[in-house]
Amino acid sequence: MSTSSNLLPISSMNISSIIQQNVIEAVQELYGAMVASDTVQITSTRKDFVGDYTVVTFPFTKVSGKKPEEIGAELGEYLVARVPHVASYNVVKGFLNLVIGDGFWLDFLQAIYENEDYGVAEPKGEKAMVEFSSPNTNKPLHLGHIRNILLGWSTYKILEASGYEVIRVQIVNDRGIAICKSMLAWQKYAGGATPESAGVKSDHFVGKFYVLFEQKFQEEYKAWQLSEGAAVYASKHKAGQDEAGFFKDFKNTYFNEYSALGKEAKAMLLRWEAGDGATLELWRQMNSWVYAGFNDTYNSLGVAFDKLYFESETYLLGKDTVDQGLESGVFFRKPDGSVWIDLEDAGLDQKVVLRSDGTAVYMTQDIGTAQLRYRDFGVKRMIYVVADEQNYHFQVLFEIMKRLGEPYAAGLHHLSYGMVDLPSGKMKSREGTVVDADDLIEEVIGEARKDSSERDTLAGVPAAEQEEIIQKIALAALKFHIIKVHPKKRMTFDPKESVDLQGQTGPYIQNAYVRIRSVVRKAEQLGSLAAAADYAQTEPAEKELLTQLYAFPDVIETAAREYDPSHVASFCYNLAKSYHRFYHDHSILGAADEAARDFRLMLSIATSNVLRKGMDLLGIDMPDRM
RNA sequence: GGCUCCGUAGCUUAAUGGAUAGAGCAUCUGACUACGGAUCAGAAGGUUAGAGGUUCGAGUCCUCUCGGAGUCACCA
Repeated sequence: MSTSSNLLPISSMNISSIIQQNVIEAVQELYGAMVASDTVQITSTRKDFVGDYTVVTFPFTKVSGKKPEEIGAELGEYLVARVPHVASYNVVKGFLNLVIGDGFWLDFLQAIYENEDYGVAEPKGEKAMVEFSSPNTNKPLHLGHIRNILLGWSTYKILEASGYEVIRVQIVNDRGIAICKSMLAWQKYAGGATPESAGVKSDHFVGKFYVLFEQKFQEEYKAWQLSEGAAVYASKHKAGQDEAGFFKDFKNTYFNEYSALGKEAKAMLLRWEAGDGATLELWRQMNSWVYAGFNDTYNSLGVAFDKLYFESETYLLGKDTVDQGLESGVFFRKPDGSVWIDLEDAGLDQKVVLRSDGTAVYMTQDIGTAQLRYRDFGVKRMIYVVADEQNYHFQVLFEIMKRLGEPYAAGLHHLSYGMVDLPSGKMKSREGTVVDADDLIEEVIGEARKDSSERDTLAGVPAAEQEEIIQKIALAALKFHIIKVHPKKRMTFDPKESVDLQGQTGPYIQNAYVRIRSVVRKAEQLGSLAAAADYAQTEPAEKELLTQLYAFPDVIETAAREYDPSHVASFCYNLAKSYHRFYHDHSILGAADEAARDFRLMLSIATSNVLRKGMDLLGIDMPDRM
């Protein structure tokens, strides 16, 4: 537990901003020039050089008329004389390396080592919303959803840690032709079967009927191609187009205009829209199966939502806004009655927002949903976690919101992420290469269980607790493997690598934490850590840990600003790596004297807290043993 | 074709415009009488797709070329 009384106000003593401020003053005093704060670059010193922080002096050559080395020496003198924490300096070319005194680091460590919330910023008093997962209700979740969910969840955690009040939402696509296909297939072919009677997880059960519909439809389409279809091909194909190519392109038209199954599915959608009782009942039944299945998957991933929006309730929203926008001239009407917006001066195209028959499109609904969310929660910041295939859609949406003058328009952000490929190539549902979320989770747990049984580290632990630990390890492996990659990058997901437990992995980081827990358990009978205050000679490995711990709040800030959890992932890995090296090279409980032992215990505890907090931001739990 | 994004070691990847491009996997070689070896140390592996440009300084910014992906629906 943290005791707030002995905490220093970490944010107000940020050393690099103190240095920055003093450099600005120094440049003014020494060279009589004002420099903007962003021209003063403070970085942490690279490993091969002596020092903790480095000031780049190249930018001051013009205002001073001096060589970078000279400037470095003059600034160094100034800083050592004026800033209490700066103990010494050295200059290498245009780089001024500053050494921060041990006293500063000891105070810092003293202030944070018991604070389990170190790194978390003060509340900003602002609300943000993160939309993620957002599945369709006709199929179970797959690997792509997992990337989405992990990004959404960690973005929520990171924004929360940076001071926002965050509302987690998903928009559930529970209506439309797709769910009608599943419903129809169930009605025709299931013979009254239920997930219970079939012994199948309920969302997979519904998915099976969606696939079955597609199969039956394909059979019907094939048969048609051999009969009436031939004449249609003869009259409608373009020059140079062969039959296979023609029928591939013609599939949608066939579904809409020729198919008996298509006709039935569309009739069902009409009955749904008309509010037909039996249809609605079937629809509710199918969807409730799917939700039960999704909830199981969300639970095993450890995620939850504050609010669900259903398209069945939002798909008519936005039409009023279009009417108002027509009057104010944001939109215009074409002769056929459809309503458009012209975004060509913003480098985009013209875009339809209302069909000629007056019905809404996807865009209309998204306009209305954003407004609804603002009314519901007053959020000025909305983050949409959606794959990059929808980049254009969100560019258009945000531009429209801006032109409508919505007060939160500047706070809309599309967290766009790349698709997940397999080593064998793209995931394709038609070819059965989609990696199912539940299968994948089960597989990584199986691998972790196998691996764990080969070690005897959990010998004395009760079976139920063992299982819990194994799940933590497995999920850490899977989650870290996905979240460490920059969101924007299209990623190749190798299932073999995702269950790795060594190297740059979640379990590697967990292991650093577990080692610390083990040492602390052994040290608990040793009493207080008061002697640490006498420790004067920090080792390089210790210094490295301290500077990394010191950077934690900045890492959270950067990850929040850039909507990029992978920063936190790299940070955790680097911290764990430094700790493993420190642990290997220096004895903690067997240190030369009491001061060194207490200091190292303190350092270890601080590291374990930051590792746990950092991994928590990624949605990864830490076990106490493994 | 227009627009957008991506291209870093065999593979997976990192790097607010700053120093000798940093890791992991795989390969090879070492380290347990040890606070947990899911660890550590070392070797080898790079013309950052290519060519120009801006800059004191470019993987990063600009232009062009090549390669890959996405999108350009009165679908969602």
